[in-house]
Amino acid sequence: MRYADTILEIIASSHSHMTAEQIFFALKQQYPSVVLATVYNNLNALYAQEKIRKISVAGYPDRYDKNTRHDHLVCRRCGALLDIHLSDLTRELERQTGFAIEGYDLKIRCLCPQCRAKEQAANQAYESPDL
Amino acid sequence: MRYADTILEIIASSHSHMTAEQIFFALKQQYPSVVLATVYNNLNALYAQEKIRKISVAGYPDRYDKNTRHDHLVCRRCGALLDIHLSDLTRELERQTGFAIEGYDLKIRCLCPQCRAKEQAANQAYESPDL
DNA sequence: ATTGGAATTAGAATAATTCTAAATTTGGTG
DNA sequence: CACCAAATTTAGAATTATTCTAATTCCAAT
Repeated sequence: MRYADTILEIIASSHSHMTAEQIFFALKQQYPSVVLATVYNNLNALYAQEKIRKISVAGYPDRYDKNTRHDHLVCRRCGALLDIHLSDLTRELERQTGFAIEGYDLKIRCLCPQCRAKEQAANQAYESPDL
Repeated sequence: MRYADTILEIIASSHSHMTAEQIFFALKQQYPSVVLATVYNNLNALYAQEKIRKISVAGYPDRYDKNTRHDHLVCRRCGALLDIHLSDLTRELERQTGFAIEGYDLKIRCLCPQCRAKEQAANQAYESPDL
């Protein structure tokens, strides 16, 4: 996996949550001949090694993130992901479920600040339309 | 949405977590002329009305579930979903994040009993292979 | 240099889902 | 009841994301 380290760096240094395609374009800056399938190969391998996380939200392509313990806010409206750091639930979940837990994935549905502003504007318009 | 109620019943009475295609085949029993796109239309509408939940796990098609408060165990190996009922985290998440939370989605990664048995068998075989 | 295995490439294939336009159904109104 | 408008369904094409396959290239060890 010649590109694995570069891909890891791209993901680690990104403040957004990149799709395979975005990672592909970033990698292309350095290696113009690289191909999308290679990115998928590498991402799948890195994911299998638990070096990265994969975030699936219905309606959006999978996004990739560093594998540090944190959780995500997902904007209901635009799909944006925001990292948040909550207390670790593993112990409590093991206690409540009785299962050996390998990890968990907590996505909190809310509105990101931008979309909240837009929805409020839309509601205002509805309540007092400019006719 | 002529089929919405029937689809709701199919989902409500299912003990598995059905894909759009499985729901489509179940609906076809009663309405043989129905078409997959209609199922998607209805599922999307029901989801928008928050009458059902949609569960996305990377590598598997979306699955649908009743919209009662519960969480899921996801088998790392076969993708099976199991319902579990944990204490509600909403208040605590709002406290920790300061966001107005509309809901959350907690998926716990583990091995389902069947896959745990298979992995143990595989490990046994590896440690003491029958040569 | 030669070989073998792994990774990459190119591009076809697949799977899931959405889109579009036409046809049908439904509900309300004269 | 007959008609119209709006909403829904249908059929099938289109799109998107991802995986697969086979050929090629790369690299390390002989």
